[in-house]
Amino acid sequence: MARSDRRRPATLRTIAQAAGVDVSTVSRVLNGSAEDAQRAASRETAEEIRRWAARLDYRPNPHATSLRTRRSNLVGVLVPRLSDLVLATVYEGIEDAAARHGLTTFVMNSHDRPEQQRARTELALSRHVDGLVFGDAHTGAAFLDEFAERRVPFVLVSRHAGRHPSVTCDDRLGGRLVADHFLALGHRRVGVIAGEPFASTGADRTAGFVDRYREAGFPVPDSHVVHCGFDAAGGRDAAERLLRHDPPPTAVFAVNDFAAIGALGALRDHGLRPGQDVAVAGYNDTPLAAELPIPLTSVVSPMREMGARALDLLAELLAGRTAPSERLRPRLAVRASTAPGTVEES
Amino acid sequence: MARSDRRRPATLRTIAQAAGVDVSTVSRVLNGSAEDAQRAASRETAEEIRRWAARLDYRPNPHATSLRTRRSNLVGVLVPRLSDLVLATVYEGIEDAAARHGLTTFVMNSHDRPEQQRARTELALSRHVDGLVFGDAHTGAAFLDEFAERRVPFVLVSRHAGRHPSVTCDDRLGGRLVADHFLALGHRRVGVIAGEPFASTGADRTAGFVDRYREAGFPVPDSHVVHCGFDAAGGRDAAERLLRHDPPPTAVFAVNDFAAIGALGALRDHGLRPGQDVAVAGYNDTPLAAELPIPLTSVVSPMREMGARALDLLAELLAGRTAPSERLRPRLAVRASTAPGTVEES
DNA sequence: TTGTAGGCGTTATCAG
DNA sequence: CTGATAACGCCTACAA
Repeated sequence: MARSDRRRPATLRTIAQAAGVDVSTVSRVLNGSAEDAQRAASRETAEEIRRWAARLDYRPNPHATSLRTRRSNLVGVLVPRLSDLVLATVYEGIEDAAARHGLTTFVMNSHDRPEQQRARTELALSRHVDGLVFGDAHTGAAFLDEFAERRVPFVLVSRHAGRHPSVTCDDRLGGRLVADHFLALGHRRVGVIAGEPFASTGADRTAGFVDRYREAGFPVPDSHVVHCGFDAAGGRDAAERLLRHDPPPTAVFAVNDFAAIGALGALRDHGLRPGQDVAVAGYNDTPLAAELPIPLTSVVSPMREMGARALDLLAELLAGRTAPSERLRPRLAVRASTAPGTVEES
Repeated sequence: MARSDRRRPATLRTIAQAAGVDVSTVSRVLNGSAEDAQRAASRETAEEIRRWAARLDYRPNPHATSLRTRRSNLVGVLVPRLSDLVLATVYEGIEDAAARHGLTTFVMNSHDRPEQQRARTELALSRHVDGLVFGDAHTGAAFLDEFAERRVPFVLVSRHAGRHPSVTCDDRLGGRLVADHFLALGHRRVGVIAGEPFASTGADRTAGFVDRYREAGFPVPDSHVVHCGFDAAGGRDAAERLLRHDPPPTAVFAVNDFAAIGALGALRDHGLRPGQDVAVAGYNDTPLAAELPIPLTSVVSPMREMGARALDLLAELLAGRTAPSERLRPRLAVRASTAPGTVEES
């Protein structure tokens, strides 16, 4: 209570006065990029200044710095929706890495809608971000190509598009891993719950899976590849459609764990036992997957790492350097939903 | 390609020169708080200025504005972890509302760890935020009380603590709703998967449930209230512990949908059929709940709205006004996990 | 209705 | 090694 009411924060000037030196000296000491610190001021004045800074709880005013240096250290991040666990996890990685680079990030949801992508990007630009991370790239859309012309550094994460720099999971490989597994189990009639057609994630996972089956001599008919939203409701609908086929598939690959969970529900409604009657595999190995009543076989993708690497990549671009796109390696976690009796893992 | 390379953004001065007027005139027109716009400049000059602003793609430099006005329009948001769907959804609400208020928000994860709460809060302060939203309040912890002395406006969301302004769900009521439902179904021997003890959400939901059972004449013994993490793994462990009782409970209330899903798994491992042998209810009505193989009865809490209202409340505080805390009303969605054969809803 | 001047806090340049 | 000085872009008395 007695505390003084929210007084003005300390500035360089405050400290300069307190320490009896010039502002620029204080600035040099406090900027202290290690080397400068040495020859910025005499040992003792430097110490004196640092002491005052600490005592006065000095924090450099980032707005002043940004104004002066024309660098905001701000990064805008666009995701379809943060309530999608996958992107939320990716963002955690982004946030971590950003902190390491001294950058601040803010996220926005685009709901995978082009006009919102544009609007949110403009919003970010109006905040004068130094760069952007797009987690919601649509393949074949003009937006990113147009945006690239503005010369604002950006990277894609999770999904790739065109030749824009990106950090993704090797989704084709992920799809192949599932196909290998299904083939080994003897499944010949399979279906794919393929996600949104505009997302490279779903498309690549599907392509990898379908390719492998074609190579094995069991091409997957188009009718057995069903698009849907990346959530449980979408997965349920898609599974319903797959089950209308006669005979129905004996194994289903959902390109997303939540869609897989929806599919599990649909199967059950049809009196089919997942794992026994129909194998089901998902993608991303959500923490939930292993804990489901019937543990879900899923492709493990390094979501956090993907986010972190994406931000590292952006940091390179911001530093004026260049760096190549990355594709991170997935692996398969086998569980009871495809191999009953399995205790875990591969 | 031919495009000019990332040229300097337009400033007030740029526009002033183009339009042949003074900077301050431009400023007045473009600030345009409706009233000012009227008497700021003659109709035509005003139009002329706006045209130039548009043509030059002018965006006010927020750093300059912040520096000048001592207002950053930045809000820091602290959550336990963004990969928790509940908080991610709450944050979506926050973000929406923030955009409406012209505020920018950035989230950070505290992992519910006190030292991280402190560190992240300091980080936010060093960004010179105007205010904060805490989604990770711990009841009984000293941190918030101490922080309040710094006179930086803040609100709590999802969890409450002390008398700090907050927007929460009426979690006691939520717990009661479940108890009412269980009692109506004839359950006398019940268990609670209670979440983390330091979170008011878990504590209140548990308290409401336990109170109602005590009133009904069937007090819930302490041994039947098990604490755990708010996720599937935590729920599974807790359920395992509940099932060691002999006889085991006939109904289990998990204060969180993910914990409930973990419990579902544990039940199944014990050869029990959720919904038939043991009733299970969750909390928050995650989109997943309705789509599970056995649809989950759950308390519907207005997560997005909670976030939005929290930010509205903060905006009031930032404007120097005061406003009361809010408790939003939950309702129960009854599904097959407690009432087999149920098609949906209440 | 329009213009002038000064400063928000920091950094960079130039002299001493 | 240190100090003065200007400028980043915007806002706002105050003056004309």
